[in-house]
Amino acid sequence: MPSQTFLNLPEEKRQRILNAAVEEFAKYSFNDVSIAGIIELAEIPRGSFYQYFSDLKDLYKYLFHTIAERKMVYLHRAMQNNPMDDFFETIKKLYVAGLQFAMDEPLLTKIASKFMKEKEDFRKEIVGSLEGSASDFYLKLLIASKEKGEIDPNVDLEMASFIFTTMNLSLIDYFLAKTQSNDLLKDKENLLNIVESMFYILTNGVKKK
Amino acid sequence: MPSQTFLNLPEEKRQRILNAAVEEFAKYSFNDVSIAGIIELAEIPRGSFYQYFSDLKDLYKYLFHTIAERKMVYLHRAMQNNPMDDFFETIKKLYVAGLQFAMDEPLLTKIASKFMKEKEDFRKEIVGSLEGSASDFYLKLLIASKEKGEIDPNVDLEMASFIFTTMNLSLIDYFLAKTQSNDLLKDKENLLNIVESMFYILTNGVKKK
Amino acid sequence: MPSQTFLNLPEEKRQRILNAAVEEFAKYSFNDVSIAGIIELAEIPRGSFYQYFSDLKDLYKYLFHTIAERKMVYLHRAMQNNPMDDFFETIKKLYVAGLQFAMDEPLLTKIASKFMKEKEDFRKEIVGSLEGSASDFYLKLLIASKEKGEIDPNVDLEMASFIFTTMNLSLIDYFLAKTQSNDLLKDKENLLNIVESMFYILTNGVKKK
Amino acid sequence: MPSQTFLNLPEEKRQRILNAAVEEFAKYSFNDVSIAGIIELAEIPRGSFYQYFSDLKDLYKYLFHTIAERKMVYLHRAMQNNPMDDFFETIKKLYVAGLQFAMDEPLLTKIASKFMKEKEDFRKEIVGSLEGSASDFYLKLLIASKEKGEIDPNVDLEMASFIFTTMNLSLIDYFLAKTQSNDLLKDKENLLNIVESMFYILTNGVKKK
DNA sequence: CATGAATGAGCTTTCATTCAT
DNA sequence: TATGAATGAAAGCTCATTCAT
Repeated sequence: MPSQTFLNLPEEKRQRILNAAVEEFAKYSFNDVSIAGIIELAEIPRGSFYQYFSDLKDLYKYLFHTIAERKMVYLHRAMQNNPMDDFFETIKKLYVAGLQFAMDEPLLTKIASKFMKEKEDFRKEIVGSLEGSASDFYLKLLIASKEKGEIDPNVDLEMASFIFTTMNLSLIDYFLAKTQSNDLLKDKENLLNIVESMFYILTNGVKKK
Repeated sequence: MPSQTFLNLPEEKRQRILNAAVEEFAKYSFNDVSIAGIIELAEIPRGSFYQYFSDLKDLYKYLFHTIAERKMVYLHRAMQNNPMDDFFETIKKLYVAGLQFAMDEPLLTKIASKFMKEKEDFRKEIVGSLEGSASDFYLKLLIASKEKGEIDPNVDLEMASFIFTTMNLSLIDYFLAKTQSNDLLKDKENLLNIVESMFYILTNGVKKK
Repeated sequence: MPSQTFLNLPEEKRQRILNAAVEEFAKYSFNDVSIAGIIELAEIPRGSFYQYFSDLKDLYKYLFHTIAERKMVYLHRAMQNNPMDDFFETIKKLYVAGLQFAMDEPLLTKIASKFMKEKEDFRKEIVGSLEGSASDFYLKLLIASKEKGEIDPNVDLEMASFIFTTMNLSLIDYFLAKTQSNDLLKDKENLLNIVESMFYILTNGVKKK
Repeated sequence: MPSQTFLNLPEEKRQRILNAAVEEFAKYSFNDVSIAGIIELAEIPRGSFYQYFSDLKDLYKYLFHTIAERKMVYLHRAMQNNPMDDFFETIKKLYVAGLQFAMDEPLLTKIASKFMKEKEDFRKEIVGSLEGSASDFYLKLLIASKEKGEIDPNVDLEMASFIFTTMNLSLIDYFLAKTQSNDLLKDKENLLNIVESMFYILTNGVKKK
C-alpha cells in the first residue's frame, strides 16, 4: 500500500523507482535488499522513500502483487483459449505460459522465485489471505479430470497436485538458471520440447510397460 | 577449517557452540545469520569466536560438511542393503533414507534445505569441488536401468533425473513444513506411504491406461 | 572529496570538524589517527562522519589539499615580488616563506611534515598526479641560474637540488621542534638570521678559502 | 630489557624472533607493528612473547640498541684508520661508513630511519639518556677544525653541524629509496661519487667564485 | 618455563528511521 | 510535499594482555 503520493507521481519517476526495486529484489533476498541501495539506483532522496512507502516491506508487497497480477494475465490467457482441453493439455499450457512469462520478464520471475524461498511466515504476511494456492488449483483440476475418467484411479490426487506444483516451480528455476549462461533455451520451440518431455513422464511414468 | 583450538575444546563447550550455530542457520539464511546471534546463544565472548573460526563462512562450511557427512551415512546405509534392487527400489530407499534423516535431524535438514536455496556462487564456494551432483547420480542410475530394460525408451533420461532430484528435495521440504505443525507424519508407516504414492506416479504416470 | 553535505554545513560546525581533524593529524601519523578520536573532539555523532566523508582517507585528502593550497599562497607571494632576483635570493625567499607559513600555521605545517614521512605509496595516493616535485623545481632554477653564470660549474646540479629540497624540509622540521619549547624563534628577525646562516654555507661552503 | 629467559634461548630461536621483529619494524612504523604479526612470523606462541619481553616497546628498545651498536662498529672503524685526516676527510668517511652499513644491512637501516621519524617523546623514551646527539658530535669536530683554521670563520658552526647531520640522514634515506628499484647504487664506486659531489657543495658552496 | 585459550575493549562501517526546513 | 541532514544501534573484526595448565 504505497501512499497516494507515490501513485500520483509522474510515470517516469514512478517507473524509475519500481525498476530500481525490481533490480534489487531480483538480485538479493528480501532481507539483503537495503533501502539505501534502492534510493541510490532510483536516484531519489532518502526522505522521499518514506513519503511513498512506510517500509521496505510495503514496497515489496506492492511489487509482489503487481508481479502476481502480470503473471496472472499470462495464465488466464493460456486457459481461455480452449476450455475443452483435457487435463494434460490444460496443465501443459499453464506450464508453457509460466515459462513464457519467465522469458519475457526474467527479473520479475526471479523475484517471484526468490519469494518462494522466503520463510513461510514472511510469505503469508506478503500474500495476505492465502487466496487459494497453486496446489489447490491443480487439485481441483485433477478431481474434475478424474471424474471424466482421465486419471488412473490408483493415483493419490494430493500427491499428484503436489508434484505438478513443484515441477512447475522447478522448471521455472531451471529455466532462469540456464537462461543466464546459455540462450539455446530462448527459443520457444525448445521450451515446448522441454515441457513435452516432462509431461511424458508425469503422464506415463518412467517405467517400461 | 575451524582452528585446532576449537577442535580441542571440551565436548560440552564445542557442542554449545555448534548447537547455537545450528539453531541460527536453521532459522535464517546465511546472510541473515550474525556472529552476534551465535555467540549470544552459545554464551561465548566475541573474541573467542574468532579464535575458533576465521569467519562466519568458516563455521558454516564446517557445519555444512558435517551435515553432509552425517546424511551420507543414511544414504549409504540405504543402498548397501540390497545391491540387487531395481532402479525404482533403489531410489525409493534413498528417498526414505532422506526423509528418515529429516525426521531424526530436522534442524540439520533445514540447514541443508536452506543451503539449496542460496545463490549458486555461494553454494560452489561452500561445497568446493562440485563432487558429482545428485542429478548426475540419478542419471547414471537411470542409464544403467535403461540398459536392463526397466525404463520406457520414450523417456528423456535427463528430464527424468531432473524430476527425481527435484522431487526428492521438495519432498523433504514438504516434510519439514508439515512436521512443524502436525506430527502425524512422524511415524514411519506414514512416511513410506507418502513415498509410495509419489513413486506410483513417477513410475506409472497419472494417466489412466 | 567530502560530500556536498559537508560543504553545506554551517561554518561553525565545519570548522569544528576540520579543527578536530587538524589536531589529530598534527599529533599522529595517518595510521594512528582514528575516526573515533576525531568525532569525539568535534563532538559529532558517528554516523555524521560518514555522511561527510567516505573514509578517513577522504577527509585526509581534503585536508591535505587545503593545506597545500594555503601554503602555495605563501610561496607564490614570495616569488612574485621580484622576478629579477638571482637564484640565491629566490630560494632564500622561498625558505623564508615556508618558515613564515610554519610560524602562522604550525599545526598545518606539522601535518605536511608528517605527510612527508609517510610511505611513498601512500603519498602518491594522496597527491594523485605527482605534479612536479619540489626537487624538480629547484633543479630547473639551478639550470637557469647556471646559464646565467651564477653557479660554480663543478657543482652537480642534481645533488644541489637534492640538498636544497632536503634542507628546506629539515629547516621547517627544526623550526617546528624548537617552536614548541622555545619561542625565541618566533620573531621574524631571528628567522631571517637562521636562513641567512644556512645560505651562507650552501652558497660558499664551510671551507676556509 | 628482554628477560634473561630470552637471552638464554637457543641461538636459532632467538634469531628467529629477532628476524621477525626486524622484518616487521622495517616495514611499519612502531605503532603499526603488532605483536600478533611478530609471533606469527617467528612462529612462537603468544604467551612466549610476554615471557621474553614485557612489551612491544621492550623488544623495540632492545632491537634499536643492537642496531645502534652494530652501526657504531662501522663508524668507529671509519674513524680509527687515519686520525690525522682533516675535518672534511673525517666526515666524508663517516658518510661512506653510514652508507656502507645501509648497503650491508638495509633492513636495520630502514628501522633506524623510521626511528628518526617517530615522535620526539618516543625517541627519547627509547634512547634513554640522549647520549650526545650526532649533531653535537659534528659540532665538536667543527670547533676543533675551526681552531685548526680549516673552517671559514663566517660560518655558523651550529648551522653547519645541523646541515651535516641532516644531509647524512637524508643521504641514507635517498639510498634506501633508490636501492629498492635500482641497483646501480649498489656498487661502492658510485657511492663514493655521490658523497664526493655532496661534499663538494658543502665545502665550497654552489656559488661561482 | 612453555604454551595457547580466554577475554573484552576498541575500531570501522552500514543503515533505517526521524525530523527540520 | 520534497528534501537531505542527524543520529545511534548494530555488526564485523583485531589485538594486547591475562591466566591456567
